Amino acid sequence: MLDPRLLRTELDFVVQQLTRRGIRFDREHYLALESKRKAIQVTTQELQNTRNSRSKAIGQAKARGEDIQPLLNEVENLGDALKQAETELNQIQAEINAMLEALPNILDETVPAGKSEDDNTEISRWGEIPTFDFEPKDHVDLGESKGMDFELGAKIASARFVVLKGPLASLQRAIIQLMLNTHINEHGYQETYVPLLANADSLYGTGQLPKFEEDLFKVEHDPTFYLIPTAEVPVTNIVRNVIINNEDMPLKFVAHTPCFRSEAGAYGRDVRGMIRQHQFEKVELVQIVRPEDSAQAHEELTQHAENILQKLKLPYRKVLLCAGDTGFSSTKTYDLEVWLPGQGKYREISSCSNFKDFQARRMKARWRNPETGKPELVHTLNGSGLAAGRTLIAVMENYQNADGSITIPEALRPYMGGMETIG
RNA sequence: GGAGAGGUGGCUGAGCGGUCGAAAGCGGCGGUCUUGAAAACCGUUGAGGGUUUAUCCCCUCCCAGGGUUCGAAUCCCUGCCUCUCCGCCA
Repeated sequence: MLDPRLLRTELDFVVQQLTRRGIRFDREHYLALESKRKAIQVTTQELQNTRNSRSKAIGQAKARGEDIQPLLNEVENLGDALKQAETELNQIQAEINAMLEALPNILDETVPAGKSEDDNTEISRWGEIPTFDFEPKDHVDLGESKGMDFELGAKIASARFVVLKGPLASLQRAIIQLMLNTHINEHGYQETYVPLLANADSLYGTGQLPKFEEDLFKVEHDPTFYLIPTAEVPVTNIVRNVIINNEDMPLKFVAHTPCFRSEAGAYGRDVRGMIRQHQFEKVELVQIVRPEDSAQAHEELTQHAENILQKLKLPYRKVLLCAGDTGFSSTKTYDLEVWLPGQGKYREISSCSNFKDFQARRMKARWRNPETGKPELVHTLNGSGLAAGRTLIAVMENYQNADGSITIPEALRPYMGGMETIG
């Protein structure tokens, strides 16, 4: 959520910034609502003031043993007038709020212009794209004989589910272990275990609700739960409604969870293989930092994700998302794209974003600034470190051999009981 | 699932329906004293919002949402959460 005060004081700036995302803001409508709100709020507060002082007077008169009937007559109609004013105020505020919470975050000034992923800026490349003296297979063909079974996934659940059996299941677990241990032991993150079902408040806090409900799996239950689309939701909400002590900052959390996405609107996209599933494993990095530290933290967090790819010796590139491709809540996002020989292109395997105070405002996540002594909004960041399902694919395709076997990357062998190949 | 108790400021914990945003203690901050520190003493110390250059002033908030009332932390209803006991269970 944007700062309502920013809209009131710097409306031109906000309108212009939203244009970068291709959003036309109805400023006339907004201004009309705002002035209405102001007027109603003032009357409401005046009525409340009258009620408070009159009631106090009644109390005092009663204590002195005086007749309070004249005073009661005075406030006879106050209650109705106040109730009406409060109702109006609530309505107008709800209306303004609905307008505000539908607005995406303001982009960082370094974000390039552009409409789609074709306009993203490549920042760097790492690793050698492998060359094969045979026609490389994709992970579906490679996995067929090794326990990767999409038919079974479809039978048990539906399309976009998979069953892994044997060494491939182990390999995915090894990948997750490598990631967790690296982030915990080398990058200073605290391991967290979190609920996989979250309530509406939590999804509102991180920005999935109310606008993107159709992307989520909703659970029929009272109260309503949603299957988490990413560990970002439960982990970031750790600090919802919290004022963090200065000396506890920054907070760095890592969590491995399954993630669930409805993929509504993705019909026909990536229907083959494990690229786009309703359920996938991911290791997520979350940082809660002081505002002045977030730009630096964003670079570091992205590097932490890159370190995993480097340990696995997987070729990748780092991309700065353009204005049109940057997510709703984010000010700036780096994607890491791993090379997939089966597709002959780079595919997203991590997305690292700086949300600045956008989520913090929704969540009321604050820290006590020692300079002002006041609670102020924190900055939140997160990034995949990495998507484990896609990492499994990348390992399979990049480490494949002519006979269809897969060499296990050295970094993973300690987690595979020393196994060197999957045949 | 059944029975009971309870949710108040950073923490502990008071609070007859009426000067209660809330006693007291602890903690924090400032000061006096001290070579310095401790102790003692004095003062101060919640969050959000409106108006304002700022001060002032005003409004809201005692788990959440409704209700009763001129007036609710206090009474009523609903929900959520915590604790104790019984049952069940991994």
